[in-house]
Amino acid sequence: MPSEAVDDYLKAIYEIAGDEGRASTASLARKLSVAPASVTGMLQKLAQRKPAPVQYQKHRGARLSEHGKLRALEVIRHHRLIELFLHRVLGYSWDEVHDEAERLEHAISEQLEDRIAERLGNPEVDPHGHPIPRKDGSIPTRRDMSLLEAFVGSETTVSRVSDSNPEMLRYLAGLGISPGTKIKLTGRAPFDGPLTLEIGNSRKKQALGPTVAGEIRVTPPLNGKGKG
Amino acid sequence: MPSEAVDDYLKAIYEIAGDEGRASTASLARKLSVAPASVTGMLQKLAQRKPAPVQYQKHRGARLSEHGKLRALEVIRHHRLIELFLHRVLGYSWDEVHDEAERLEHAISEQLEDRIAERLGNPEVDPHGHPIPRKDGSIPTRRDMSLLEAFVGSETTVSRVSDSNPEMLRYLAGLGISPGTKIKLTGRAPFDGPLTLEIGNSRKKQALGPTVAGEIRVTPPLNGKGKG
DNA sequence: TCCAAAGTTTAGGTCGCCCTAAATTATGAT
DNA sequence: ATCATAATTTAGGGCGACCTAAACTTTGGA
Ligand SMILES: [Mn+2]
Ligand SMILES: [Mn+2]
Ligand SMILES: [Mn+2]
Ligand SMILES: [Mn+2]
Repeated sequence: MPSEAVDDYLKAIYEIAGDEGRASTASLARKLSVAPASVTGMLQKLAQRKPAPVQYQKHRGARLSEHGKLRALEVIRHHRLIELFLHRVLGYSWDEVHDEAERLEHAISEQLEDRIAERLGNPEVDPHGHPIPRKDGSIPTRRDMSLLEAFVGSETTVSRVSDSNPEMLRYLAGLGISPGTKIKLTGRAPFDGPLTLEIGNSRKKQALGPTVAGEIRVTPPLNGKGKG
Repeated sequence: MPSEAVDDYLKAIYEIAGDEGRASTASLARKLSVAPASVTGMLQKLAQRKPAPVQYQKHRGARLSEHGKLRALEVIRHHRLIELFLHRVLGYSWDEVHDEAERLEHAISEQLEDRIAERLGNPEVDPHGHPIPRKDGSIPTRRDMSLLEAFVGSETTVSRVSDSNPEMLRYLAGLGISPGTKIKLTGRAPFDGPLTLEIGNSRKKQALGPTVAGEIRVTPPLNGKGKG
């Protein structure tokens, strides 16, 4: 079984590059708060394991092998199940779940993973709307787009938000924005200006900066269906 | 914050010697599956920390300091809360909870500890009847005795059972014995022979070997109160 | 084509936690 | 008082995961 450090490397590669792309040494060093030389060393070691979780080419970064990809998804599944469990069962707010899950993801057994999933009804998304990988490594997909790219006038539903910044999560919670919330995009100022929104059933206009809007993903209403 | 290894040493000392006695090098080596020389080395290092969690004297083993005692109790509190949580909320059987708790006890935050305790209604005992230390380090006490020492003819209630052997736990579960179960001791064969019991409301006699009986603790009926 | 930036290599080191083997010393029960 | 046992010391080592500094190589864009 991979160590916590190895799991963190695999997860980082997945988060940076997905299951196809390559993660550069520098990007991994940044994400893991580790020196570049340490990353090079670790990637070389991992690439020589049998089975190797990563493919590594000098100066070209690392790519997950099938093995590595499955392991990364396993850890991410743990993480997101735990986040949802903390939220639903233990009353954690969505800005508190990440740090706790970051440690627990390495400590739970397959059995506990299964019981948590069962207890939650085999959920497909975590509290931030991120998809929870299935046991077989497949991922529930949702076609969505950045709120930044939505058409002015469209009525959308929030599908997910970035969970990397607790402060932003609290801000969004304050605005009443979370997965499932309806948002009508009523205006967009030029030159990367703020968006104007109607949130939920409220008619009140709310301005939202582009930095925040870029971290919100939404699904448009069903194909061509008008309001009624 | 102490490492997992240090916490395991403190817990082991507590389990061997309580908060007063000393744990010998050999006993720690056995319990932790580690070489005696490693134990000596670790105890010396711990005794020099500030604040030192253990007092150490050559050839005389280790004793927990106040600091060390509180830390040991903290970890044990985690362990037992987690055991009960797994049992009550996630449907673990009582022979499955220990191994899972053994890892998780090191990974949960104070916040999670609190939420678990809250969710369980601030319980005083774990699934095996072991007392759960309180946050301040005090321990719910229950006057109980080994089933081996109970009087023949007395009607007792199981207060706790040893949780160190999953197979024994499954055996006891099969007999219908768990904390809270009523047991009437109807006979005791000489020369460390088996006890004869009536378990719960059943009138059926059940023989129980002394090894198992020694791992069961019971509370006698309330002072002098007869059956009715 | 050239060069800065990114990445790598090497050499050396740290820290925590563990190991062995062999020599030595202290303890406590007889 | 003796002596087996328990404990300690010393010297050496290993592993995983990190670090720095400095030299080097590769890459890719201007
Ligand atoms: Mn992690
Ligand atoms: Mn999340
Ligand atoms: Mn442990
Ligand atoms: Mn227990």
